[in-house]
Amino acid sequence: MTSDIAFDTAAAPRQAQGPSRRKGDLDEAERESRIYEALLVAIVERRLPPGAKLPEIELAEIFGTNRSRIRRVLGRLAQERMVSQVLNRGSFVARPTVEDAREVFDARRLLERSLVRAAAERLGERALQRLRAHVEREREAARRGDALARVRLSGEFHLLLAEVAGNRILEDVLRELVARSSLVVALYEHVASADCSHEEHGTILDALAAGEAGAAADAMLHHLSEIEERLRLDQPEEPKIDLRSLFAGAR
Amino acid sequence: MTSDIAFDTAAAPRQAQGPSRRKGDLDEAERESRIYEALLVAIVERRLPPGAKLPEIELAEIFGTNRSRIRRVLGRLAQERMVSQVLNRGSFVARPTVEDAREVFDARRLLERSLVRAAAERLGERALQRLRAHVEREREAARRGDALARVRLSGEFHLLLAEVAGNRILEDVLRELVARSSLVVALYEHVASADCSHEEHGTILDALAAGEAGAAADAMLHHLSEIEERLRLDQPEEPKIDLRSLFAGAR
DNA sequence: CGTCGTCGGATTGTTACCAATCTTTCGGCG
DNA sequence: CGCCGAAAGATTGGTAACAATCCGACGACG
Repeated sequence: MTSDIAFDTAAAPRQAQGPSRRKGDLDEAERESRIYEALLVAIVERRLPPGAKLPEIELAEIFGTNRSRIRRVLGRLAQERMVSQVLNRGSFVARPTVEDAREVFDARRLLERSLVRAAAERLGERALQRLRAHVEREREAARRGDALARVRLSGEFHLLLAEVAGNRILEDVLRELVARSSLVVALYEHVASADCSHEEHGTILDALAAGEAGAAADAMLHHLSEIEERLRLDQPEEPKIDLRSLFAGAR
Repeated sequence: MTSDIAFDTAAAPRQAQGPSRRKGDLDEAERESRIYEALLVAIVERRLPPGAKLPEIELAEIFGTNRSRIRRVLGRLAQERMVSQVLNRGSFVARPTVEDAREVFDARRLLERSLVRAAAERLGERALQRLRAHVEREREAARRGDALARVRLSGEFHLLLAEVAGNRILEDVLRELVARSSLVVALYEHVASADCSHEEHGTILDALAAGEAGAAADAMLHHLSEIEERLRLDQPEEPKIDLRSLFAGAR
């Protein structure tokens, strides 16, 4: 047996194969993405709260598929830190620690400050209109008290900015961070804070429209810090006595 | 059958279970990580060049395991864009497009500029010494002409800076970007460029040590752009004639 | 009455097998 | 001689059964 791995570079596909699919026959990979998104949306919208168990068989039945596919989807979500997997126990909606929460917001501040500046440079009339329309939809959702839509639109505003910035890699990174933010907010939000700051997006947009990139970046930083400060990240989050290290060397 | 998913939050584990393992019995998850890292290192070090096929059975034999585990590892690498998977054809070491390459470096510039500034704020004596020692090891590798060590150490310098910056999330993001950079360099490097810029890390470090965060950030930007400019990203990369769209409507 | 130990049920993780798809080789034909 | 077509081989993708592990309940004992 040859113990070497094939090096026939020429035989490798140059790129992910093109769209050679017929009209209505959504292929298997597509179906898997649907399941992935359905789960992700359910988590982000808190219909699946942090800590909820995600049994493979039950999910397979719900989505009309088999366990192995569910398993792949859960693995993907686990890699994105949306679910945590425990050996021989299964998958659960993730419960970010306080430290995780801080790092998520730190990361977002660092990332989005620069993304806003990048978006400011590339901002065209088309993009500006999309942003305006989006903020208007946010206002409308707020007016009619649709909390679910507000949360979803609020996240999408940030993603829209990242899209304008024009780097898909960072857009994907931010997508993960926004999703994780939902978990953090779900875990640590003050009950009495549900509806503030719904005009900060408008402030950011105004600064962008005025061509003031620095002001827009500052507004973004302020906005993210506002969200974070509305959380209760100072609680001990559980005594968490480590008996093992406490009795280390005593055996 | 209850179509609802269990909501027993209380039953969920608070965190990934602690290290409750005995001395020498590295568990299954650990073995899987080993395989993952072995593959990743082989790709980064170009022993597995872009486009190389990664047959599941062969890898399973090599690592003394079964196909399903290899399959999981390949899936993880695919999610990180280190390998590309084609339905019914298998997994290949990824071949980033020219556009991918540009976005990788754009993302790194945006990210690392801020990371350097963050590192400057948190820079202690301990971290400074680690950085100095690291750059010294880079110089040594350069002196003895050890190209492999230089490439590895060069990547690790950036990761070390990210570690100093103190955000594990962004550290992980950068780890992926650095790994993808290796693929990009492997694909688009000028043959006659193999050894330049090995003192730019020193420049960055000096600026940091002098407390000049802005200069350090600028040096980082310059450094990354140097690497990118040494690539051939202006080639057509393949005519890529799309016959399908070319003859659309002609059937 | 509380605690520890044991057993049963349920869920996850693994393995082996089969089906589907793609590549390659071989043969025929122009 | 080269090109097209078909069958064989190889590899991947999916399914189902089995093994291992964990949780909860029950009962015994202190």
